[in-house]
Amino acid sequence: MSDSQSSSARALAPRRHDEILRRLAADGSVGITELANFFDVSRETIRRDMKHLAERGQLDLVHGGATLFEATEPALTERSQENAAGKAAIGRAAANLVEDGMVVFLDSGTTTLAVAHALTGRQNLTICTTSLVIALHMCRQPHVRVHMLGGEIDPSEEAAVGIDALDAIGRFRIDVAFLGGGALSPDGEVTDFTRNGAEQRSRMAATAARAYFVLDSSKFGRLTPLRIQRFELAAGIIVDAPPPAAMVEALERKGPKVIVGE
Amino acid sequence: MSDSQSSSARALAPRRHDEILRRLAADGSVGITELANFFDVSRETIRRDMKHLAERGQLDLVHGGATLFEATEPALTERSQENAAGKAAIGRAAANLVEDGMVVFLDSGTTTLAVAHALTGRQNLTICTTSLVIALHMCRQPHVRVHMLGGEIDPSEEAAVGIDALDAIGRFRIDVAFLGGGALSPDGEVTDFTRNGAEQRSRMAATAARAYFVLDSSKFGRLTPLRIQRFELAAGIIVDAPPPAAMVEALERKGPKVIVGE
DNA sequence: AGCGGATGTTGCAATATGTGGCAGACCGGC
DNA sequence: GCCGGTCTGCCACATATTGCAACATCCGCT
Repeated sequence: MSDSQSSSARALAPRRHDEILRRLAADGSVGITELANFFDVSRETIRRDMKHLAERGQLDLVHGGATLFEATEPALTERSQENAAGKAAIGRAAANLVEDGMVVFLDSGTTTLAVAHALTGRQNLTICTTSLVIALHMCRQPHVRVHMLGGEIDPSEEAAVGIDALDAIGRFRIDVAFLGGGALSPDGEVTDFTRNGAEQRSRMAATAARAYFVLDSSKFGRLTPLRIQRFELAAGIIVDAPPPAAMVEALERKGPKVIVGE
Repeated sequence: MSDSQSSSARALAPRRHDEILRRLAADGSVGITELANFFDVSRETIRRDMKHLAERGQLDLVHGGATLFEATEPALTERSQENAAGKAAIGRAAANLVEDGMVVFLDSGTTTLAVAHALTGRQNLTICTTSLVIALHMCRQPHVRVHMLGGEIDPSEEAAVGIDALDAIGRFRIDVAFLGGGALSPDGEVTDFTRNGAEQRSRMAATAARAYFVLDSSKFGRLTPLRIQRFELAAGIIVDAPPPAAMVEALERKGPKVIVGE
């Protein structure tokens, strides 16, 4: 009945802790029964292990197991709940486009946060971001380097905007960028709420080797005031459900492909 | 020396030490009972072996055996609990030095985080910081502008370090800066753990109109490797308990005043 | 809303491990 | 041979960890 360890030797507590954290990083969550079976110990023991780790702030206890600790708080948390399943699907699709060793830019926003979560456990990435929450989350991952683009913080986005951030973007060589957006307009353009945001995304679309807009389906057909210049340089947009056919056609005629996650 | 006694020649201590370290390197952990059986010696003997190795810093003792050094350093959330009362006192004293409308720099660290908390509710501040957590907290306050200094994120500090951050410091006109530090040395100098940290703090001490080091009492008399150059340009140090008289004298002779919060 | 199964909690007992003292074995030096 | 030092094992006792069982909750399903 020995698992991977030698016969008659039990796993030491720190070994279990490591394994718990390792699985957490890999999968985002772990189950108690699953671990109890793996280590051949009782569920209480695993529960006690998790309690210790939770007290040290290394994970979040939930019914049946544990999940990664969420550093996020009110404002953003609420928004990130909306269409959480869709955003997770987008995140997975986006993560598939990322290979180990890449330099990845993550824009601010709840959808890009979902991408960050989907990248949990990946090795050797370099992450550039303007989002405080994303920087915080990713810097807690092992083997991930994080560059925070500085600048004035927009409280509603909890991310750096403004001239300093624009400036800093130019200094990086980005393999792949995931950008948010305010809306996908009926005529197949990605648009934004703010001047700064539009400018920032425009630059990223032009600078990165490949850029993708991540847009959940609630943004289809909405109207926001600012066009994102040169958005058509993006390699594609990643969505959680197919947009209306007319929109897809209008968009793909300009260049970007539509990728539907699931 | 090696007179072989019985047919079952026992392993000598150095031989055991080697095997312990070898297994550690291979598996990440070893159990005491397991080794006692393997060498056919008592568990006490193995324990004594491990104790020696632990004193030499070659392994970490844990219940039931030993592991490689714990990868999990105390999380920030845990560190911020240590001496929480003292840090809160420092925070209040620091907040008293801040007037509405000022431009305030907040360094990374748990003590400066306490300062940030003490500034909650203040109006019209402009906050500059390298710390992700402080930026996140302050940008949620109304009537506070936040500038995040960008750069590579040091995961253990969850704050920006490195050339970009150093660079950005120069662009701001700071009214008052609150800086962390690794220790207050016996001869009244503020010292630091890392080269980058020391450099960053040195620059801030020289740049800000007024700079204060915030140091809780656990840091008195400790020794860390790096002097913070020009730390004596700081206006003072803020502590939660009076340091030894000799330290105070040595420090104030160089310039900075000692402020004790309560 | 109710029900069954899975999960969480708590107190307790069994077992494993940690610690310190002590005695004997062994080694080297005189 | 005697002596001091070190290593080792054994013992007794303190502490930590673990599993179990009884009961409280929660979850998913009808």
